[in-house]
Amino acid sequence: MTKNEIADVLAEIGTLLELKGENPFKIRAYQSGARALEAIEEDELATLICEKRLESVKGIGDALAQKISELHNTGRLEFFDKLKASIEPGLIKMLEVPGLGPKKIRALHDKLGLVTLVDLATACADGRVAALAGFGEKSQRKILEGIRNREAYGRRHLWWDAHEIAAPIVVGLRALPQVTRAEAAGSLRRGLETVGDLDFIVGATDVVPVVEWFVAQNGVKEVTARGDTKASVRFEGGLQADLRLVPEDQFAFALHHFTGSKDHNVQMRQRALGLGLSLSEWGLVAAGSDETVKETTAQCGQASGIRDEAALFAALGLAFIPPELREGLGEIEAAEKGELPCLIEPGDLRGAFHNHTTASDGSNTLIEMTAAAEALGWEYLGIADHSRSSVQAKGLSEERLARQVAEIRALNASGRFKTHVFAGIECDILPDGRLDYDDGILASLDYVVVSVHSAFTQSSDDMTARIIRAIEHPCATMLGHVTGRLLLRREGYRINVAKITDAAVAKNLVIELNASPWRLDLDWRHWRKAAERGGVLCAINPDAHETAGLAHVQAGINVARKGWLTSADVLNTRPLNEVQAWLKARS
DNA sequence: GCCGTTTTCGGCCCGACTGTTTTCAGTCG
Repeated sequence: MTKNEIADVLAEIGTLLELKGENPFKIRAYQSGARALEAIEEDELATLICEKRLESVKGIGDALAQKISELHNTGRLEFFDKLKASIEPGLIKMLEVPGLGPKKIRALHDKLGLVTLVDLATACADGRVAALAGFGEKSQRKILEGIRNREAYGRRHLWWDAHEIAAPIVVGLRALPQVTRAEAAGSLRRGLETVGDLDFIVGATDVVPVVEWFVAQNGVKEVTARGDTKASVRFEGGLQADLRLVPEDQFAFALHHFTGSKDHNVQMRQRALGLGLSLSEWGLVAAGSDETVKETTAQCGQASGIRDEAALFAALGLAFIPPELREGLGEIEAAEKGELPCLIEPGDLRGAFHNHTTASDGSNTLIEMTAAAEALGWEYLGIADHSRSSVQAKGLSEERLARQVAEIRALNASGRFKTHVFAGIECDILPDGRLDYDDGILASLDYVVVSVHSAFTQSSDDMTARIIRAIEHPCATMLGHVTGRLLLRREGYRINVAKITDAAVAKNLVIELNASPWRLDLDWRHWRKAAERGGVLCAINPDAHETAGLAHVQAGINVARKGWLTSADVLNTRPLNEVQAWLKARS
């Protein structure tokens, strides 16, 4: 069983134990064990199991190590099978209904004998749920609505889509006269590839006009809560957004708290406790204080002079931790030791390599794409249209490719644009690992991006060998969208990422960070490992199929930052002359 | 079930909100 499959089993065990009413700390142990597993490499897992060192991973103890080993070696776990058999699968689905947690679900099951969502909907319609102790008319109505809207509500959203809704709201909030500060928090601020809902933290002198403005936003379908400190709305498409209004002196604490992640917050609070302090979204107070929390912390916020997150981290003896790193994966330890990386910034990019034009499946011409790159201030733009085997994407024949190369050379010579254009190709890696053109053709290009676009279902060993064969081709310059995943739509093909990155490093080959909002591939969880191995070189490429797509590099920057990458790790932060020299030296 | 500068047991982050209740349990983030 693969690492991610094992992590899924652990997480599911956590859910099942929740429904059983188990000790919440045991449940958390399974959940954090699953996350700890996700953060290690496939190969590393095999080694750890083989050498019986799994327990050295933080969050994995004796019991989890044993279960993980059993799953890894046999693909089965008796404990899990028995647990699963003891719980109606419909009860797990009920957890997706807002307002229903394990306790209420158990009550519904034990007292009304409900086992499926259909049963539950019927019982709501009959009025049986409202008659139950602890439930009422309102709960019943909410449950019924929740079941109906479950699909839209439960869905996550691409970071880019959420960003496009959130960005104008932040701008609008800041423009209100009553607002002193406004930020988007949550997974959006952490730059996570998908976002569950939006959180806006606002410092304001007067809350009513701010709430009024917020609930009147374009696209708001429903106002689900509206109070003095909080308002919630739901947009068309299901995305929920919370507005939280806080006094100015609590802003930093609220922003930090609602930025998360949960794991990061838990660790921060533990750290505070270790220093005799108690941290919450309201402030930082002496631990064990019995006084009214809100008053005390409000005073403390003022007295401590903690006005921003940097001061909050400093109060706990830490360097400022950028939001993207706040995943509870060692950032606090690194901040304590002053070992946080100097992360890449959006302004560091000077161009990108993997973009399409109307020659293959893009919707803008070479001229239009170049003009757009120039408008962004890019020093260079790489064109890498599809190769001949990608028939569905109008892949270029040898003749058409030769014509495009000539066109690009002529454009550069004309001096029409300040932006230099590189002539590349996104060359298919054929099912056996060969490339899609003869060497002579490939050698005539400035660079070659090699990507998999076919035969996705090969075994992990075959796919890994196929990609490594392509990487080792002397003309290959970079590896495109490494796993081929499409977020919320399709899993990536099965590969051994560690083997592939090692092969790339050995060949001085660039690994693409495909910044298309649907891909964000390679995933951030792998980049940190890859960077730690040393020598890996990244290129953040938008894989733009239209001029507007060039802006997607922003999403790629998020992932690079989440992967602890610095600008030195990324080829397209280098100026044109250095990139030209690098490409020349490689050819 | 995990963990350890209170270390092998006894903790484990913390508070708001909602709906149901007359003082609180459950859910959520």
